[in-house]
Amino acid sequence: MSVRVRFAPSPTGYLHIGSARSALFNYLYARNVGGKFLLRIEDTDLARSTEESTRSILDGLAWLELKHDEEIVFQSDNADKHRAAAQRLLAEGKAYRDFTPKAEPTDQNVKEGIAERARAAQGVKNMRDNPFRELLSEESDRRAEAQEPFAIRLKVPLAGKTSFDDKVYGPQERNYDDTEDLVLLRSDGHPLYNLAVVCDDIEMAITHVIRGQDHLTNTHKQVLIYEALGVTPPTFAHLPLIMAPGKGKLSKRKHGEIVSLTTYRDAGFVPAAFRNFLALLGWSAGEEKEIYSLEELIEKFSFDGIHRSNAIFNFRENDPRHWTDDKALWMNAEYIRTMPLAELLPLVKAELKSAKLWREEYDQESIALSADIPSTADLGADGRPETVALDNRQIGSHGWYIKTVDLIRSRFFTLKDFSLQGRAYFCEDFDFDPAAVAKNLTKFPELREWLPQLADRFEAEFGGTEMLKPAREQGRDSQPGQLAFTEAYIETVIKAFTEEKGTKLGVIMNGARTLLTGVAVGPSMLSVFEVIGLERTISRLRSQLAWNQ
RNA sequence: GUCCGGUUCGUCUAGGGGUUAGGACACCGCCCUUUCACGGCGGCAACACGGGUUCAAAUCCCGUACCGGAUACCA
Repeated sequence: MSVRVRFAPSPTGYLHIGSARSALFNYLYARNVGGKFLLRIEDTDLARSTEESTRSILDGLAWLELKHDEEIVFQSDNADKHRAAAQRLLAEGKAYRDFTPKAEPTDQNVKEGIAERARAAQGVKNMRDNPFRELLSEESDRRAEAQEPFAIRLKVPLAGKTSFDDKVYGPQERNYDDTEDLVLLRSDGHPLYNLAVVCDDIEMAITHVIRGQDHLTNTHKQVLIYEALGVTPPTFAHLPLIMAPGKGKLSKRKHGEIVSLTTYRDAGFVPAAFRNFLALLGWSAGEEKEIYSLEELIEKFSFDGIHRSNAIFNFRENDPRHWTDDKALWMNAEYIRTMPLAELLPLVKAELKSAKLWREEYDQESIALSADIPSTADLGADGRPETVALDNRQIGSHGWYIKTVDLIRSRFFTLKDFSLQGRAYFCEDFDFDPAAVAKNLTKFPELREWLPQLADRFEAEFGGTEMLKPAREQGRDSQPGQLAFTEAYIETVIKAFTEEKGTKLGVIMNGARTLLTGVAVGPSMLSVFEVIGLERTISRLRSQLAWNQ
């Protein structure tokens, strides 16, 4: 029988990163064994389910590139089937009507109420003493006919135990005594979770149920329902939970947006990077390796590699530098600087577009790229690209935009950096970091004279008719008697200039860096000059903006 | 309370009778360097505790502690 797994979220909010990981593991397993990965939206909680939430779940899965097979199943569409199943169990004497009036919900903390009630009931009551359990069927029918409200409960056998062999946690057993006669159908006719799940999993012919460990005890109840229904239960595999620092529950209420998958999309994460990170939270291939492509994850995935202990999603509140798990951040940076340029470019494009920094002409450059620069994608034995950046020779035939992205990506952590830290490369309207101005400019007042002089020098050495053209259209070859604005020549000119002024190279370079890019950090200054281009270099060196702020 | 599960550096983890207990992130130092990263080298840092079994226990067994999950006419 071919494997069929499902991801079954309830649409009551954003997609939690823990759920996203469940989806990922289901997906990896399905692909690993050539099975199907199905999606079911468990929208039976009418009050809490929203369409918006369903949308966000779908968006999240799409972002992680976890494509599901077959049509999405909406659990609410199957309510009639769930009711029929309950009726059938009732007719077969495997369930009974419970006419006990529904308890008024205590509006306080639900969890606490449950624990409290369980504690109180301890010893005074066993799980099987419901007075309606053995009610004569004639009597039961009569009261039902008289419109008396009732819930349908499963009649859990008196002696014995449920057992199943969890693929992660091993053999599991639970005495029937420890399981109450669970409600299948509410008195308003609404089917409850455990019944709905079992019916749908049967209907969808699910072979492997892979879900969070918080369902471990539900599984015993579900096994009971399978048995009552006369269906062999699927294989179960429960996943360790993802906890907050301190081992508390990772919840939106307490931790906010950090638990939502969309946060990572919006914060400039590369989908493949976050997916890679999630895969390694609670699972390991048993080797000393961190970076896995989706294909590798699929190939290496197995239940044996899944941990039994919960994993902490580590982050420090109120610390922008460590706002989310350090390893996720590191991994994202790793992907940004090493992934094939052809795959990075569309992500950068989306970022620049949303920051209104995108120009259509960049597209012209990107089109031919995919076939043209595979060299960065060559993976070494450890799965990392062997060449980190393109060298000048490789990039020479490509245009300004690609060269710039490749140049600046090496020190970025998120895609956002392309429009934030990288803003000065793409437009004239950028800010000056006061700390950078203080460190690199105002500390050396002479620069206020020198940098405009450097601009003059550039103009004299590199200028001429070419000045009228945008820098990025200049050819690399120099006109007769005129130097091209390229690293080697720029270096010569700057070194001579520095010597004349009797100062250190760093003073000029860093001053120019701040004037040209607004910040104190960035790539080699020679390549920055080249990429910014002669025209913009000259005008920015002459600008008094930074000095006057 | 009861049932179930878990416990290796701060975090993610490898290892499952004999290891100087390995790697990654984070942190610190040095090198590289016009800056910041990257990279290279090095450092800090862990088998929850107590018994047992064994020539030998982080590893197997039993307890304890702590943590987590479940215990709904929620999902």
